[in-house]
Amino acid sequence: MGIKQLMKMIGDNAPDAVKEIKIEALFGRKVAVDASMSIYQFLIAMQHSDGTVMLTNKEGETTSHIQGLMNRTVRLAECGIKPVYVFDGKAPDLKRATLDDRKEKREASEAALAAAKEAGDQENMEKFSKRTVRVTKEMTEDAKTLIKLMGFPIIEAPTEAEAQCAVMAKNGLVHAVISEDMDTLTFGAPVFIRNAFQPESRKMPINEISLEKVLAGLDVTMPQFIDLCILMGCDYCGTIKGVGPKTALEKIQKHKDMAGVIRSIDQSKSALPDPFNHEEIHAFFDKPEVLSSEQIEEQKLLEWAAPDEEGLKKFLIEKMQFNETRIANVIDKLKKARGTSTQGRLDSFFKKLPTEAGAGAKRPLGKDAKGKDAKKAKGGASVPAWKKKK
DNA sequence: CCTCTGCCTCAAGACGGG
DNA sequence: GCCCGTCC
DNA sequence: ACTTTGAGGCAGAG
Repeated sequence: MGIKQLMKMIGDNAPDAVKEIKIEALFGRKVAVDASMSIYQFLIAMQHSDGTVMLTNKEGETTSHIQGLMNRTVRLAECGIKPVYVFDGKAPDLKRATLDDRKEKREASEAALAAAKEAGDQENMEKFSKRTVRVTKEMTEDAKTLIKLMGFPIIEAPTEAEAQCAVMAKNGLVHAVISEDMDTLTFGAPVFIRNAFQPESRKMPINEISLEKVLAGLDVTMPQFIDLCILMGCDYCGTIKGVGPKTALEKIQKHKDMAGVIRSIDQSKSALPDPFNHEEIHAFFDKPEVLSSEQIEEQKLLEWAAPDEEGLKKFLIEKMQFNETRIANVIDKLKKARGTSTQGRLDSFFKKLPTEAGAGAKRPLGKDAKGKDAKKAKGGASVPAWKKKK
């Protein structure tokens, strides 16, 4: 997932692009949170050892993801952060091979589960039921309902959530993107935050990565950075045999773009991946299908509201059987947090600070990088061959 | 020098009481 | 801080 | 996905 080795590449070549921050540093900031993986992670994390989900309502429906998302969102709110949760839309065709591969594995597990049931094999039934965890449509809808009732906006991306998050940050709608996927940078997020949910107690620091400093440290333009990421290994195609991070960076710097890199390759020694729709992939990283700032504004998709107290109670207590006093606490925390964070960042009052992408500022940061747009290469049929050993 | 592979280790949600 | 039970 | 999985670190061969 994301771009292989990119974090190491940045650490080696652009160390000053990575800043260790405390979560408080985001006080008063609007932040796009990539929600694409989180429901799945909550479901996986909150299971019993036999593979059954831990938290359910009286209908026996899973509620683990709601518990997890609620706690996480309260924490953000208490830190004075104004999150907008961004959900995945339909997967881009380019990801077909990756998804086919995952689907194949899941279906194998489902078949094994069915076979175990048939044979009455209790042990294998448990074993394989654990491997068939799925995020249902209803789980995602419930998650969105929860966020909205808590008073936070959600956005449904047309395709990849990281892409939508990145463009929103680039256009100044939010200050930063919280995600674990490194391709958030490839999609152009100027400020990218990793490990945001690691508790203070854990070793792992929260990283704030500046795209501008990444480009400066690597000495590449944005279009070159995109090609570099493709060469290092992304979700949309394979890599060139014998070309790792070092060689990729050198070749991009020396030969300027993917076409130049390919000309420099002796294909009898280093076979290109098949398929290798690098122009189409470049175009997708450069201009992914997203909701535009205008659409977001027109449809009023970015509004932070007070929690819907009655709605939350109805949803969490009646439908999910959450503890009533806990919910009262949650509502209390949300109201308190709203009281302080809506005032915005103190430094925006006391210092003049240009606030590069502060609340409300609608200023594109996409400075440099006026490379020639890759043309669309339409038509390559996706083949799953390269996604073998993930 | 660099890449690739295999082998190893480690953590995985969030919270709070003891 | 860590450990470990609880959340539904 | 904790009776597992996947990511990251490290060492050694090519």
